[in-house]
Amino acid sequence: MAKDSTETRARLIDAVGRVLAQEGFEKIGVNSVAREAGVDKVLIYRYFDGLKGLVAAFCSQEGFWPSPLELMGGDRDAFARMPYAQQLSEGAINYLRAIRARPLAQEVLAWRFLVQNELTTAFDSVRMASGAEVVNLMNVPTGEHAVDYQALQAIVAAAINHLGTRSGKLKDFSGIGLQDGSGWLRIEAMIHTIVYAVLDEKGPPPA
Amino acid sequence: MAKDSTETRARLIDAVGRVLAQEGFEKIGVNSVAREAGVDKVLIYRYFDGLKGLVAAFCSQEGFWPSPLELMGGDRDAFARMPYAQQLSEGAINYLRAIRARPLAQEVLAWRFLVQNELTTAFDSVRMASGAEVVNLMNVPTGEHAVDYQALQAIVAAAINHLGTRSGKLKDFSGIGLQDGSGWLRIEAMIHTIVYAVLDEKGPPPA
DNA sequence: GACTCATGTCACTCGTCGGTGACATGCGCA
DNA sequence: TGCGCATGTCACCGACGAGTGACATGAGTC
Repeated sequence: MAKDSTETRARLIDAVGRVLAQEGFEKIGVNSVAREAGVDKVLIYRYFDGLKGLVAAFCSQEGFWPSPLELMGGDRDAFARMPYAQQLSEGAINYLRAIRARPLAQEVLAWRFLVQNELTTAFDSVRMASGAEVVNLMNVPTGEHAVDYQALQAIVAAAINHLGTRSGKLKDFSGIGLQDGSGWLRIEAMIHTIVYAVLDEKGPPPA
Repeated sequence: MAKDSTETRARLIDAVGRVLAQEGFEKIGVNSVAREAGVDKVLIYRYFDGLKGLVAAFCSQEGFWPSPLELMGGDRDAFARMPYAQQLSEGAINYLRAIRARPLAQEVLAWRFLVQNELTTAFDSVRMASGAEVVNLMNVPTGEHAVDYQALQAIVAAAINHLGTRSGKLKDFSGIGLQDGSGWLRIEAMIHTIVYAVLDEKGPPPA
């Protein structure tokens, strides 16, 4: 035999994605993944030093998480020049769209929010770094203001985390249908409305 | 023996709460609960028709979920007379406080958001009914308005769900410390700000 | 006393889990 | 040709999960 081991590694990584999509995060284990990959489970230990390493490799795949550039809308310089309200509104909406477009990342993220174990901690660093890079480019107004920017960001981010991570399973939330795009457009419009209303600025019309 | 079976039932229900508090929702099983209760697991099947029934009984305990009255702030008539902005703002804040005050309900709710299985569906009806009762009393403005009330409610509720269900484990969110009360006050104030800013009304000063 | 029945204990099956050691195979190299 | 090593297969272990059937005990009833 002695095939190419890189193919076996790829088969295992792909199998993680299939188990994640079909069975969910909680069903991920050395037995189920190896079975799905058609490969002996001992190779998970040999090539990835256990399930933790395999999941980390899976989540490190190109494009698995939204890139900072994607959250900025594709143009880093343009984002850096935006006023704060526009940065927050568009960044939040881009974040929501990015999560909605990634069902597997939704699943992982949802579990990361709920439990913190050796599996979920494997990819925290990647996620954190990505978010921090965007936040660091935000032109948060300085000086004394009446607006609690951190609190505003926290609420917007929390709402998106909840809606985004559940978007794959959620048909309806608070009377808004989320199966087609129209419901999500209403959510996005309201994010825009909230940000500009709280910051008391006249913004560009919603995209 | 032939003791009183109601005591055994109570021991089992209490054991669910202890396992939930100490080990988390995922560790709840017939073996762990029976061991914690100091009782044979076969009694779970005999008295509650399985784990599902036991968990349903646990979640049906008085005060486990916030009551509609609690979400309304304790005075149903006063709530019914409030303008919509005040209803939404105060109702949302009451909801957040109610969840924060119930670590076990947080745990159950968080799992209900993530997975939908025979365990979590057991108590959906109770939860749904409670929320609907409050929503039905809301004086949503009629006629044509520019404000998408459903979307506003959805975002506020989503943010509270995310922050509330994680409040027990979360030390910090978006730079806001959530261990003492001051961070939560900022969150509550921002909920108030958002609601009144979007609805473009002058509200009472934040409590 | 004899019977019924609820209560509770015990032992067991069967499946899955994470993890490990032994072994077969085949490639590259001396 | 023979050696080392990476690759891959197989069988097994102990632990724990849900669920079930058999049996002991004791209280109330006729």
